[in-house]
Amino acid sequence: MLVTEQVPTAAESRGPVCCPTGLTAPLDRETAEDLARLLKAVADPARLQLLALLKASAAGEACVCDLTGPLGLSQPTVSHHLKVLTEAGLLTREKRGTWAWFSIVPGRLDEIAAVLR
Amino acid sequence: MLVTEQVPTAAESRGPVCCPTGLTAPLDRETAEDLARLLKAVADPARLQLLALLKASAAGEACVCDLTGPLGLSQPTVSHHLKVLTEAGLLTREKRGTWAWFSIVPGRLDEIAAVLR
DNA sequence: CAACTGCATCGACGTCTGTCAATGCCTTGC
DNA sequence: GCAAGGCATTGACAGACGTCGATGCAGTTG
Repeated sequence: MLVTEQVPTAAESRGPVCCPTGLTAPLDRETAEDLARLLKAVADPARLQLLALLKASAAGEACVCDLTGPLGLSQPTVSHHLKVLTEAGLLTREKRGTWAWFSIVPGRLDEIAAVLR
Repeated sequence: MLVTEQVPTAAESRGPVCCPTGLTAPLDRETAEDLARLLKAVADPARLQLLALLKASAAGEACVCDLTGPLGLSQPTVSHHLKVLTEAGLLTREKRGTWAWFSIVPGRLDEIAAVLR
């Protein structure tokens, strides 16, 4: 367990002073931004639907033409979301012939979920 | 404007079949938006830092004046982020005298993390 | 009561983001 | 080769978001 500095409550501290402030952020801004970028990739309804569709598909993969319909979004928009998910390491793209097949990277979602612990 | 045009899947369309799957969205748009709203509350560097600070604090709670310093943000901005986290059910606010004390709602983060499974 | 302090709200501003139509690239089939 | 289809990229635009200064409000202190 991580023992940080004792933070005297305002009730304990003398006078009207609230913050004796030895309090230092255990999570620096840069790291926080990296984590936020990762979470932002998932924090979108369309992308959540895409992940659900891929997870529910029999082979664990699907091409763009199968995903535009259920989402009710245009093809460029779906392509955009798939790119975001891929760049976040959540999906892999494999081009077979004319079609681009996307599949979920196993364990990656759990990695992101683990951040929130 | 919402484009509701039906896009025939590769299975239905002419030519070589791409995906025989009768793939239907298991996650409707409305539910997806609810989940996204929840995740968006956490997908921000400042709010992640706030959660980290609160988790690291001895009593598991802190007042606003203890949080503005480490974050390097103005007081109204920190207040705004705390409001977002509170409305997402991640924090509770308790006013004691002049100060507003925020503390983490136990288990709530795990609930959100569980969504990604 | 008056002055002060901690916090929330408001209004404004620049930036990021989701979306679409149009276009271009690449592969397949004739 | 040429036409057609699948997908990515571009450009544009509206809305959402993060941030701050100014202001307002509720307790506390003198």
